[in-house]
Amino acid sequence: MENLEREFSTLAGLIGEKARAVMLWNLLDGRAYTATELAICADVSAQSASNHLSKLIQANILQVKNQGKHRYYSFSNPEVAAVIESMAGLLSLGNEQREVKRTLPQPGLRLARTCYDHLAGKLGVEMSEAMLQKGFLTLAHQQYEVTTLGLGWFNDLEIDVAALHCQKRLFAHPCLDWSERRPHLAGALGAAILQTMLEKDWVRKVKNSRALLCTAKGQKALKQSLGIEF
Amino acid sequence: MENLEREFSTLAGLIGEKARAVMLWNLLDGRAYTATELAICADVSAQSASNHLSKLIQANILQVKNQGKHRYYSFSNPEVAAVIESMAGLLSLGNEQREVKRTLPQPGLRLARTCYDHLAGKLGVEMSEAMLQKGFLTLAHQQYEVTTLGLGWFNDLEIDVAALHCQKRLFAHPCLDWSERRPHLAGALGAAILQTMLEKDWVRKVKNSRALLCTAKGQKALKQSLGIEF
DNA sequence: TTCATGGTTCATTTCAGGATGAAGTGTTTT
DNA sequence: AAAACACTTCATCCTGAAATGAACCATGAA
Repeated sequence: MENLEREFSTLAGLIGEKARAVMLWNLLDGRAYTATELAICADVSAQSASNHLSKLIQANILQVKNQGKHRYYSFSNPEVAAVIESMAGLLSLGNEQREVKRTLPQPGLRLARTCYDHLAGKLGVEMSEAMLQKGFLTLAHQQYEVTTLGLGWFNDLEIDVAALHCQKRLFAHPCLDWSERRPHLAGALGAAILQTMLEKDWVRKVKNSRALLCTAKGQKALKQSLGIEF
Repeated sequence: MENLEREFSTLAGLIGEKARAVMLWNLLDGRAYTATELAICADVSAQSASNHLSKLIQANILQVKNQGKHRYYSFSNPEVAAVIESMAGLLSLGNEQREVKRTLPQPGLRLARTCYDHLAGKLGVEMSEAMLQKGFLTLAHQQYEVTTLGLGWFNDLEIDVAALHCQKRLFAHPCLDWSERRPHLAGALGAAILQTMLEKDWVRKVKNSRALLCTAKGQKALKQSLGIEF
């Protein structure tokens, strides 16, 4: 038992160091970053960053991919992102009292953002709920499933549901949103939806942020296909 | 945005210090501990512990209750416990390769344990799944609901579902189990079930551990009421 | 080949944050 | 009242982990 306890505390320590925490936070947008990029956003020297990153790699929190002279770092799996994201939930909790008074920082983030590789925030939650309500998805045993009706809808979006099912990662599971406190669609299907929406220019990534903005085209499309006013 | 980032990194740092991480880990059993008890299990002096604890209080991670000359520390809310528990999920991930070889530490913990105030481990997961399958519960929108059929079942156990609904805390939501990687029942209802099972002597707490053992009486009752072999 | 760039490694130094000791507060016991 | 206990506070010390500087290794471009 002390074994688990020790492993836990070292893991927590690994995540808990300032520079490393900032790096992990920035990686939440699902992109892979080079070592220097992460060094810059954590405000440490390249050597320092390299040191931190190697520790995170060793703990299997991150993975690296070599590409020419660049090394791209990213989460080793979506579970890590989910944990980091869930920790953020404690933040807003602590501020609950003040929450009424001051407007929350980064309203953009609350409205729509990427959570690792899928959509989160108000938009993500509302889309997920609309898809359930319209009968495109069902939720059972902590897993979303696509209905026959839904298959047609996804087909219209040129999303190949069958192919997504074959991936080794989880197909479609709920992910708890820290800003909305409600679940939204994650997993392979969630990632595919975000990708499609970016390709169709329904949403655009905001420079250096996880925030997304919904284009006029996107608003129209969402209104039409899911009945969402955004 | 840097605001959130900074808040996150300080929070992560708060959780990530060795002594504090061990304290939080130990608090996972849902009990409230005195400062000295926590000092002992984290293997630090009383002053040190006091210092750590006050930081955790300030961050709203823990709460204290004065009781005579003792001060009892516990999580300020179930969400904190859920986050700590979810971090443990990354541990087993890292060990996945080795997992096949060595037998896992603490098989007891995997079989049945407390997760803050409810049941987790194989027993917790199997009970939750059986209750869904028997039609006592349904899962929708990341929330369990008790069916009419289920109302009778809970009534037989002398669990007052209506009263639980009135509590301010979440009624019944899924909590991801790090050892089983499947969801189990948490929230007010989950807490009530564990309490009842302890009172009826279906399960007993193991000394100084989050592990639970299932009594012969409990095995018989579970077999009868939910069809679970344990 | 040479140079520039992106990245890592290692040996050394520095310092933030935890540990410690002494003193102080409040509570219970006798 | 006094003593014992549970705990906190403060001022100081100390250490382990991060930062730094100097090489070093690849890759790619000139």
